[in-house]
Amino acid sequence: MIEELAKENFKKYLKSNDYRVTPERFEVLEAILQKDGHFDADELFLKMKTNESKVSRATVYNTLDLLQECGIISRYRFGENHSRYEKAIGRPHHDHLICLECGDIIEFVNQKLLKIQKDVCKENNFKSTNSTLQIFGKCNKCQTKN
Amino acid sequence: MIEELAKENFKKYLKSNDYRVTPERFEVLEAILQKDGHFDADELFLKMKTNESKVSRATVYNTLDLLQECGIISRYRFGENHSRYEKAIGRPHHDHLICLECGDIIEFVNQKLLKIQKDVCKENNFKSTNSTLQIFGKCNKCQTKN
DNA sequence: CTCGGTGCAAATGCTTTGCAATGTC
DNA sequence: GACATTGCAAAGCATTTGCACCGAG
Repeated sequence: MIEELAKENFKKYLKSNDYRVTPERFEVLEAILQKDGHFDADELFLKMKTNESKVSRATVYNTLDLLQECGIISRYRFGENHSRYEKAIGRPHHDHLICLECGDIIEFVNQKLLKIQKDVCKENNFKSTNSTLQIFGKCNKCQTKN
Repeated sequence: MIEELAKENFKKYLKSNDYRVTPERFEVLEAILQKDGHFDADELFLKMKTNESKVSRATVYNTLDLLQECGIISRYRFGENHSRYEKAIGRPHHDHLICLECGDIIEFVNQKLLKIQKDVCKENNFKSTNSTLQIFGKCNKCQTKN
């Protein structure tokens, strides 16, 4: 089960880096696991608050950093003034088409792309940890709307 | 000459969209044309201020938006809390390797990448206006530093 | 019992906005 | 002249920080 795996991984990550295993951190992770698709920090905080959680905004931000560092979530910047996050565990790498008109985000996977990225890194002697390709434009729906 | 081309393009863009052609907007463009590499809004504003310009921060931001809309500059979000810009006119499309350790940004061009992006857009019936691929990791220098 | 983590509120940093004055069309 | 654009300062928003208290190791 992915949820258990995520919690297990997070615990291991915390311990091996001498971070403390606190209930607040796992409350945040749990809330994320229940979410689908993209979300931002404040959205997550408000959702938790609605669910009676006492976890503060500061802790949500702190935990999002940790979860991103250990690869349980991905952080994106889609040309906005805030970060967006998404579960990364149990999902293959994918990239995004972003509609500038309606804000829709379409995900796609392309193996050739990953191969080329690997080549580019090798050519430049660069050790990649993660990557994001964002294509901005107009989605199918918005093109036919006029 | 690229500078003249940029100014000409900007003027055309403003007129065809019923924006006014103001000296402030061209002061900003001129300051950008003198810059090399990446820069951010405040850096540009301060540079202009040093050069006795009276142009305000608000106008700098406003103008950066317009210049990006008409393709004279590119805007990037390299996982930071602010935008970075770069001249786009007279330069081929390129992408970035970003070192998370020293902050260095390495540019690269790869034609195959662009071809695949085009294919992806076609498959999804998506009309692309621009794109950015960012690969995060550790640069050559930082790998050997230890 | 130590010191990292937490909540809270205040601070920060980038960007946008409100408004009166200015200058383009 | 009309009204978009400007400068300025204040506001806005996402995120971080300072500090006293709490609780994991």
